[in-house]
Amino acid sequence: MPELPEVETTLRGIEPYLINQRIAGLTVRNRHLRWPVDAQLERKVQGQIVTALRRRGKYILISLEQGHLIVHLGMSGSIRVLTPDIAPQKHDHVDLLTAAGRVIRYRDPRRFGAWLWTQQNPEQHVRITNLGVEPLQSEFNSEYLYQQSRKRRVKIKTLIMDGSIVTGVGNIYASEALFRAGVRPGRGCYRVNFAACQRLVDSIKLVLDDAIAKGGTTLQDFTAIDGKPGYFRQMLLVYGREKQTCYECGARIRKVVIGQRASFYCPDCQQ
DNA sequence: AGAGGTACCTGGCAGC
DNA sequence: TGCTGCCAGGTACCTC
Repeated sequence: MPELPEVETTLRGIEPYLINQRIAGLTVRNRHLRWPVDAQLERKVQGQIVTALRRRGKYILISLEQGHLIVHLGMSGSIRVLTPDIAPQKHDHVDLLTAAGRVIRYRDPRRFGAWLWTQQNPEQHVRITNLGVEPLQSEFNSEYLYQQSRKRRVKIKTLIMDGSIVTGVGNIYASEALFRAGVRPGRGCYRVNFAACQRLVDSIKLVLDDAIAKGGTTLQDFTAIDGKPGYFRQMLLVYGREKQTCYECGARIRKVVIGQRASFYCPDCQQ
């Protein structure tokens, strides 16, 4: 479900309910997420004030007076803001209760997500240190992508989805950005020239910005913190459109598998 | 060191 | 209707 725009949408949604708020309590109903949830987490966050929230890649960093929560939504995670009278459902694994009487409720059916805890600077945490550059920052630019692409022998779609190169470009937006840049996903990254790297960088930023502005993409079960879906889905030009006609040229959209992930492209618009 | 495959887990859907 | 198999937005970790 969540790629960078969905994570950003979630972060912006929960921030007003958490920033400068005191944590009245934490409830963990299922500790078996991607990594076991710290057995002492409830005690560690209890009574603390949230001092900052930010995003790094697809991780949400929630800073408290002492220590930091590192939250990841995995493939199927979502967070909503509710009131305590609403009963948790089957896959609602974690609740953060604020002193103001809000429940920040984490749902994750597949449990690929994470709730990690660190006392150190979260930027130094092993899950964060190895992340590549932020795609929406100026450090991600055509020179950077071009240089990285010269060092590797993978397909270009695999390169832009490699979180140690650039973090946050997931499967949907990778296909979408490659279409807008006119680059085939299966092209060897070392064969993508500088001009195409430039277009690709621009397309990635454009697509992510646009998706954030529309509240993310909802395919099956992504909801914003109010439970409403995102509206980027109608903006998808190739993802999930196998055998349908290209909006640009009318050719049939093709599906190929790259790195075990479905990839969509227009054989005429993309070389 | 880099590339590619596997694993984690549940639910939805197509096909029979 | 019910079963089976496949697929899904991510990414860490294994082997070669």
